[in-house]
Amino acid sequence: MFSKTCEYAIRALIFIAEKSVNGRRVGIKEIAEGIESPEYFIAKILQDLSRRQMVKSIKGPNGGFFHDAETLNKSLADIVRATDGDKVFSGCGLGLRQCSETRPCPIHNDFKIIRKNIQEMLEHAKIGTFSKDLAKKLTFLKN
Amino acid sequence: MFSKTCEYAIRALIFIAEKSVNGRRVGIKEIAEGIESPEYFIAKILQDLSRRQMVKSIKGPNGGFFHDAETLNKSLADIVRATDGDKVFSGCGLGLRQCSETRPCPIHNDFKIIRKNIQEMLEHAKIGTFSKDLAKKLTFLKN
DNA sequence: CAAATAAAAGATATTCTTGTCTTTTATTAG
DNA sequence: CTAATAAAAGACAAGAATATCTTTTATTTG
Repeated sequence: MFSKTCEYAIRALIFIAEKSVNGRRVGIKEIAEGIESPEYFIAKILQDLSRRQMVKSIKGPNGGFFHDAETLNKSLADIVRATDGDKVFSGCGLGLRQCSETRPCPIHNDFKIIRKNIQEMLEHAKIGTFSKDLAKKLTFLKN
Repeated sequence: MFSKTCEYAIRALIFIAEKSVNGRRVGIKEIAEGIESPEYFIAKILQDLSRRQMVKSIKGPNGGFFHDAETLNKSLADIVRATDGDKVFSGCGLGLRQCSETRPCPIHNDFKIIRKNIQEMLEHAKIGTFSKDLAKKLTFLKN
């Protein structure tokens, strides 16, 4: 469904949301450990997400990644768009570039519904809303 | 959502279903042209699908690919499983190997529903059911 | 200011997917 | 039986995604 980059991105931003409370910043090592991802790889991903304003970062001692009110309110759909583009939301299930209402592939209508469900779910899910369950260990970000 | 291999596979098997009527066999070139796929690539894919009994094939003059009653009745879900395995139906949205009811990722429950919708849709869609709309040019397999 | 810290940036390596070409095998028609 | 046909099989190539390492820049603390 999503690329590895996107999976790590979502996990990392949710992790940061839980760990970065009252001004605390989270370092790459802690993030990589916390979501069980390759350290250098998630570093690259966060670099990019930071440029795209999906997360905040500060260099130097006591630096690291964190969220503010704005980034906390970003949705998983925003993360998916930032990493994988919008093909998940608008691409054809059979890979046709021109699939549309007027020139549909055989499963166009079924996929339209499914894609809509996926998008609604992801638009509705805000980064900041997962911290409680994580803290209570009702949900998990690594194996 | 699906790999290129899977997209081509679905398009090819649907194409063969439409073209291979009363005993006629469809050749690789015609298939590649008909679904706008790389010729050698779809050849490899069909080779594999043939081994897996998702389509029938015969070598030599007048040979080619075709369906019988059994393969016509295979579902798109069968094709997806044959090419991409079952990660589409059972994998974790965030890539966790161990995501489960007892150790769910943060979006486990939402994804369970979506995956179920996708699977039901694909299980219900049989290869043989798309020919009429294709013939009427109501649906398309290439750009 | 100097040293330490941590992310940013740039370069490189590895693996997997996708795509291509060549040789072999099975089948048919003459 | 021979030649032609078409898929099967095997080998190889290109590209994209994933992963790693090194150098640079910004920031903080002493």
